[in-house]
Amino acid sequence: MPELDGSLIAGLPLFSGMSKKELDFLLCRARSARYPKDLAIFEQDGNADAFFLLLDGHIRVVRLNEDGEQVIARYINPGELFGIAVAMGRATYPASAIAAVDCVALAWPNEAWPDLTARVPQFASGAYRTIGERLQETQDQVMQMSTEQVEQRVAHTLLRLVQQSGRKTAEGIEIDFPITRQDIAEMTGTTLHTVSRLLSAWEDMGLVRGGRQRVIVTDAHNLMLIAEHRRKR
Amino acid sequence: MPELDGSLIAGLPLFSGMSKKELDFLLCRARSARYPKDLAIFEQDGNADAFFLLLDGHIRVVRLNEDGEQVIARYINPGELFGIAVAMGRATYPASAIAAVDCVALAWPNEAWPDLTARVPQFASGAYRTIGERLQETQDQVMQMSTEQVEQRVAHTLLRLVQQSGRKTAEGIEIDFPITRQDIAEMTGTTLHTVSRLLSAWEDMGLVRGGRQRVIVTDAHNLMLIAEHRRKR
DNA sequence: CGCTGTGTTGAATGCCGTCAACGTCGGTGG
DNA sequence: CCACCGACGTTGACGGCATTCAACACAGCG
Repeated sequence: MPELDGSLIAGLPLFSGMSKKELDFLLCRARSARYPKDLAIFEQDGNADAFFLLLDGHIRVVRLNEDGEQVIARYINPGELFGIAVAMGRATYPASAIAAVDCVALAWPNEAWPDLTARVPQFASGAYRTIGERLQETQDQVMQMSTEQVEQRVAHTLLRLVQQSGRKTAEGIEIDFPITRQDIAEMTGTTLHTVSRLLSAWEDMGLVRGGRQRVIVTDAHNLMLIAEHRRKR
Repeated sequence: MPELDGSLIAGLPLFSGMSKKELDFLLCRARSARYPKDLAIFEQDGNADAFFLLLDGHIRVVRLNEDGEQVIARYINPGELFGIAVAMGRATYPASAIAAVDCVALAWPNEAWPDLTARVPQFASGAYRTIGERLQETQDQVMQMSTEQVEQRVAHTLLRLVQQSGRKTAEGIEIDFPITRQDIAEMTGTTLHTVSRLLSAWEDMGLVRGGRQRVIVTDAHNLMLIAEHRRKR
């Protein structure tokens, strides 16, 4: 009998179709941990010695260049794997993972990877599929940065955030974690000034509502028009 | 005895440390094919039914968006895998692969993947490592597009191309396949006009030499200064 | 109550995309 | 052989979008 209960993860897509036995096998090799807001769960270029499954919270994946400039590669949502360097045969993490809010995650030591994948091959294929999706998303991002204006990129990014991490409120869909203008700028390759201007304009148009480290999309439909339409107005 | 000889691939990093038996097992499941210049070996969103190893030539991996704009995700060099959608659990190819010159490649049907990875696990890990490297490279590209000016991006791209696909000549290192200004623009997220202007300027400075669909880097050191230095001159 | 992190807004600069015109190369067919 | 044509490349002029610089406002916190 593992310390962690199978119901923790049984509902997640990654684990669909697994037997109780397999779930227990996975869980009894994992440890659960709580990570307070702003903690670096692991650091870029640090020795990769574990991989993780986010149970609750939101995690910011950040890449830093040699000049100290940083970009946000993605946000991790509950139910997603992260830090799976071992699946790519990497010895170090390619980015840092920062808790955007208080988080709970399962952690497996890398040494468990061969056993886990041998005993539960669906777990391995889930991990590889995750990596494939991230590669695709990252390539989509390159294409967006090549072909779209800043305005469209920011709009697309907001729509993706509310779609992946949105929470319904009375006024619209709110991004479920604190996010600054600077953060959005680092996701879209622009400056916080430009993001602030765009959000202010959209607020005047009634598409979004802002607040300190808060963004609520109140009119996703019209925001999508801005995101798609090449020339607006 | 397979039709294809083990010496074809024995020297490649992907296959280092494999026994003759394992190499033969891999080879006897593959078919070798020749792809003439400009042929699409597979198409974006097409049904992924095979994966490939490039033996000779150069392949352009191209992503197209709904507006018909395209970006070049990467070039594949001899010895590299491509089209390995099956390793990411994908049913379709995320991009098109175009022969930049006449090419020779091995092709395995996707159905062979389970057998191959079961019998030669090092082959699977090589594929997963390849995917990991491409994810990292793509994320590096996002960071470059976020933090660097066009001039630096083009310089970095040229340096990477000559490093990965360069051929020594009397005048410098030449990119070993035909590449247009438009191609370079599609790799860097700019226009052929800007690329042309930059190459002309660099030619005046003695850093590169150009020709129709040809680029020779004659002074990699000073080109690197342009690539690295934030503000040049 | 000051300090730090966050957000807003105006003004000016400049990079680079867009538009336009022309030049050049190489292959093809008469 | 040579004229033609399309693909590729070059260069100038112009303008707009977004960054940069600057100043200020506001919130939360010790």
